Amino acid sequence: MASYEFRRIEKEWQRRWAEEGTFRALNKSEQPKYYVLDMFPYPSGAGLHVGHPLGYIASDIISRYKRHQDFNVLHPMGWDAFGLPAEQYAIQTGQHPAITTEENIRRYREQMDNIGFSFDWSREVKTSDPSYYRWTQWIFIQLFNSWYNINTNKAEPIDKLVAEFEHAGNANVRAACEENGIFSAEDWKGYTEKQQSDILLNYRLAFLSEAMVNWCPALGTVLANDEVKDGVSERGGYPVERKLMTQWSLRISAYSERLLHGLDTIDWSDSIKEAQRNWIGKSEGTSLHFKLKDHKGSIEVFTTRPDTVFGVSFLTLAPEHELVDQLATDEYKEAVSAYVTMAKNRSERDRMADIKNISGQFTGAYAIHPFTGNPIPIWIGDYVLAGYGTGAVMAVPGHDSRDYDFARHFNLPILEVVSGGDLSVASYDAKEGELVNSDFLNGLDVKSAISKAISEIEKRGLGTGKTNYRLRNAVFGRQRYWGEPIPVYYENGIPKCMELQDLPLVLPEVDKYLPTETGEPPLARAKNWTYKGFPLENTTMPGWAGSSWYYVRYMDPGNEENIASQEAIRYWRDVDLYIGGTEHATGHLLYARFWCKFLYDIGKIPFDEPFRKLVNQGMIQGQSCLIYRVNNTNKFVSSGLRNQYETTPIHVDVKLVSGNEVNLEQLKQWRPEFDDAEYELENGKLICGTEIGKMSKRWHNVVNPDNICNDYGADTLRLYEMFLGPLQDAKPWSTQGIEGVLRFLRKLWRLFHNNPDETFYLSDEEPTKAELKTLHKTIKKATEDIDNFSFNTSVSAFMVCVNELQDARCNKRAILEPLVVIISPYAPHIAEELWKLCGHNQSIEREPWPVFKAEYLVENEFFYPVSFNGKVRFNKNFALDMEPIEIEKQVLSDEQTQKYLEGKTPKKVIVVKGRIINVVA
RNA sequence: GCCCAGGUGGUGGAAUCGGUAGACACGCAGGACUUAAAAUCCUGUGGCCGCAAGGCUGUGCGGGUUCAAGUCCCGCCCUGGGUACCA
Repeated sequence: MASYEFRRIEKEWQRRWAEEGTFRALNKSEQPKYYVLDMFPYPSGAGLHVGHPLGYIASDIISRYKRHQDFNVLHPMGWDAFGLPAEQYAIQTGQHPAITTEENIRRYREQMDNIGFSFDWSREVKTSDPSYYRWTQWIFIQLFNSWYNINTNKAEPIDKLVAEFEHAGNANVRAACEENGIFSAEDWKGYTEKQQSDILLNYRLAFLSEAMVNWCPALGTVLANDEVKDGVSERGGYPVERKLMTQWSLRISAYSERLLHGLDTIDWSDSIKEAQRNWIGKSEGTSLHFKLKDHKGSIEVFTTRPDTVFGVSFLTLAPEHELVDQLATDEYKEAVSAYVTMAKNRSERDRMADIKNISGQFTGAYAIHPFTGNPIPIWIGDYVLAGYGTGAVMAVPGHDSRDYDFARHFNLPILEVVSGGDLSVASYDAKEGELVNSDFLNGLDVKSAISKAISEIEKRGLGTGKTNYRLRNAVFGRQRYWGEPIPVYYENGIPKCMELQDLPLVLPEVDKYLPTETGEPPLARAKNWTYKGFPLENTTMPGWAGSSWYYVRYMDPGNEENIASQEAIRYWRDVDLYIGGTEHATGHLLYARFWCKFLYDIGKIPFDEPFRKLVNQGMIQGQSCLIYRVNNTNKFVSSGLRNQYETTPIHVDVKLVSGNEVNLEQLKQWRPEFDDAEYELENGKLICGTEIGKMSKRWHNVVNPDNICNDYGADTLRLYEMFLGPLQDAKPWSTQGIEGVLRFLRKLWRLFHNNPDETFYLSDEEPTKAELKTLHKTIKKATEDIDNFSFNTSVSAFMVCVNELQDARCNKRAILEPLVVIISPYAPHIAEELWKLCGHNQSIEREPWPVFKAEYLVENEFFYPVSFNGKVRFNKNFALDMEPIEIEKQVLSDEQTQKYLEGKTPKKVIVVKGRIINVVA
């Protein structure tokens, strides 16, 4: 048996691993734990493409490496199984989304098994399984039954709050909540049950409220902010509108500060942390009240630049601001109401597209400047957002570019209060310069002016220092079928949670997966959708509910009493390494952190950050193939000829292309429109153009890993994906180069089969110094590289090693056995097979990682490059322990030195031990 | 606009602390073995000049620091990703 039969070997070992449960992790162990997690996939109908395994291969290498280092490794996989595509498919075909999802999962599993991952499949979870979502519903009920106490800075039971209300009203309560009036204990006791329920909803962490939401008519549902990109839905790209609706939401804003601070304690990339910081959007400033002229009351604004208060030349209110109606004078009433109507009817996308067009309307009313007493005109403008701060701004056109544009457009005064800019050209927004035209602030720099202004504002009772966050509460209800039912029923209109022992609330059967005639969500179609005789909630949870806590469930997936047992949670704790894409930066990764902190608050888990280290793998892009159709004809021309015509590029399936030549016969069979078309070729070939982009069905550029496994083997696929480049970088898929990796594995195989008849043979001879050096420098490099996630360079280190051993004709056990161990995390199948051939009965999986010994790398000589003014001219051997002064002497007396000195006298000689010699002349 | 990455041969990419730029691999060219193919092996391969020895040049562009710069500093340009009237 000579050749490297990867198909046989890989199938055989995949079967053995499954049979022997090689990768099963125990919840009790004397070994230290290591938890390696992949972002679990949504099993889509398209199956895995070669981009998906990239992160899984990296996490698998780490898992296997840690097992070699005697860690008890938890490396699970599961399915984010609720989601829109399966439901859209159900709407079209009537097939239950559970069936579609099941089929897709089976396909994904098969594809993953082909690659030889070391997942512990006994811990598989599926978010759409009632035994799983029972606990998602359980967490929702805990959120409903909790409020956020700012005094203790954590979530607490709502019962405690009710007790406080009964005892002393809400005067002493500091909570993350909606605006509430002050009420006494007597007031509280006098409220009806409905009134009490409404007030408590303002405090609960899962709450029902009427709010502006992102409504997507095409999907028939609301969306969270992170599910809307550029004014259209992230899934499907459908337009999104603003709409006032009663909705379930989660009070993530209560955790803004902790979510922000937690970032400093975790090992994530700067770009993801930065994205989360921006999304949370903390800004510190002050509130300031402007009294109204000829009116009672005042307008409160929020500003981060109280130093510029003397530069205020008008106020701007959001069109939705509550005072807009009252303020408009008779003269302006009509114009104001027309403007407000116009602003409200604009969709999110129109508004964004229209960003450069400045619009606004004067109300006719004036406020009074709190320091100068001057009248300040009050305007409405849609550049002011109702949802942020107070929905009103003090406009300082001199030092805020948006106010500047608005002032320019409506010809309002622009005052300079910070020197340093040229206000005839642009506003001067920088926070440096000296205050001018500003009464008691004159002469101060911006920083001191800010503190002076705040203390003055507070002293005069005009406002207080204040912190705002951009982070909005997360809309939690979806008007869709394929999601977790929200375990809430309505007793006489009052929302109540189901009893915990009655969970799970299982998704009911419906006749169609569409809204009802009256516009109710699909669940309203279910028969007897009631609890204790009362109607149940009709919306379901969003896609991110199940994924916000799945890492906990893996620790103890079968538990029926709890989200996971305390023993399991205390042993496994947080995730040591989390690998996944950057697309979840402000969605999943923020929600999971939020739920983690909440579970921590209620004492369910002993850590408050879920993912200690996060590594983002780059996207593997697809290479699309384009052919060119001459406009208004059925004629296609080869890429090189396309400039002679007006053409339109058409995407064709990458399977029809080899190199850059399109297989015409296959093309004609692929789609009927190509069969009877005319072709103009180059040298008898139809050459296609290429384009790099996302791998997707739509562009016909999807490459299935199954084909690669079949043609080259799983080990080759694994090594090749790692060899492509740094894990974090985006890179287009191309099979150019995959041959080199297969060649490398064959060479490795041949080292063990070096008998004349090419059978297995290893020698027990003592290795030479050179062989030991080769081995140990590879151990060193491979270990350092794995620790740095530099997988591409360790693959090349293996190649160098095998090349050197081949040149040395090395077939010694003492060298080759440790080599197999360090290669095994990357290419586990061939490693297991060689290990077995070496005479071992146990899987290589638990074999200790070889220990690097520096003594084998010690050299006593170094072949120094000798440079003159930085240019290397020749090399010369010197002992490493030779004194620099002696090296200098020998270099200067070398005959070649005279040649390169070109008659100049050397000024000095720099000798860097073991590196370089530089002669300065 | 703002924030974050990044820019190195024909291609993917290497290069600890500033110390021989281009490791490893692909591709290409030439050769060996073979009836042939596959497989395998050997040699060469940044550019320019040269038969060669050798020389010059070279890490997006322009400056600077240094004995020495892909690496550090200043100013630009370009590409990818995120985000956007957040006061």
